Amino acid sequence: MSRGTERVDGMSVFDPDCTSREVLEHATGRWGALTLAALVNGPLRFAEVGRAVSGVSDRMLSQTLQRLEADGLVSRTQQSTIPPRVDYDLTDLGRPIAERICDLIETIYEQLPGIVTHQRALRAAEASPARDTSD
Amino acid sequence: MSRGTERVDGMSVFDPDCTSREVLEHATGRWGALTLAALVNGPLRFAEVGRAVSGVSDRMLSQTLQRLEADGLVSRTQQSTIPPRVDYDLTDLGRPIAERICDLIETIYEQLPGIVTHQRALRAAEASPARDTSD
DNA sequence: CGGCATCCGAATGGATACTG
DNA sequence: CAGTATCCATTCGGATGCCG
Repeated sequence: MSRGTERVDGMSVFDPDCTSREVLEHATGRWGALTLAALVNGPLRFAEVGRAVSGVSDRMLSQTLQRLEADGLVSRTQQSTIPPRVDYDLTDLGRPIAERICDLIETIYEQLPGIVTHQRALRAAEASPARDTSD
Repeated sequence: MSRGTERVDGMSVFDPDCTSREVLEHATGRWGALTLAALVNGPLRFAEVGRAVSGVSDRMLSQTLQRLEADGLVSRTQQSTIPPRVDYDLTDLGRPIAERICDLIETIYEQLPGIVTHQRALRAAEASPARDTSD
């Protein structure tokens, strides 16, 4: 049991009923991770987050932000002006988590060349299964 | 532009067409993150991964492992004995990524008390909206 | 501008049964 | 044991339209 995610506190992300698993799913969901990553450089308005996380619809962005807000990872500040202005920011709870997401993304960047090479090798192997690629 | 996920290499996880985004989604998908985390302590057999990641069905586990394998993050070693034995392990590509996932999980553990407190405060505020909780 | 409600197709994902 | 195939319910998620 050298390294991993075991905890002596009686909580485990592997437990389907543990809050940590829920939070993990919100933070790593399809849009959750990108949303948190988009906020590390400072607060953004709704539309700005949407532009940063390209591909997300208003609906999904709204849901994602609401969940992150409910978990206390993101704060929502609304100015009831016209037009309205809403700023989203990381909370003290959310910032360290968002930073770990950025670390993960950085690591993926670092491994990306190897991953792409692997994917290409796989496709080549599928195209001509007679000859293997281990040479 | 103090800190974040910008890259000068012309790749961005925020680009829907970038491979890094695809890999991020596989690694942080519903079962992807837990599967990678389950493998950090060493190789596991199919059923062992399933037991570690409690709640996952055979079908989803199989799909998840196949995607991670296709990305080159996980290796699959099959002994064609009877009964068959298949071991899944992190590759050199996958290990650093899995470790960042574990870091993320650790960070969530650390913030969990605050998150739970926040969630409870929210529910209390909803239950009695007349009185606010800012005192 | 910053949402929420509705509709609807697509994808996810569980249960079960079956194979080597 | 380690899957795959089929079926089916649930959810995801985009498009559109409306509201403050």
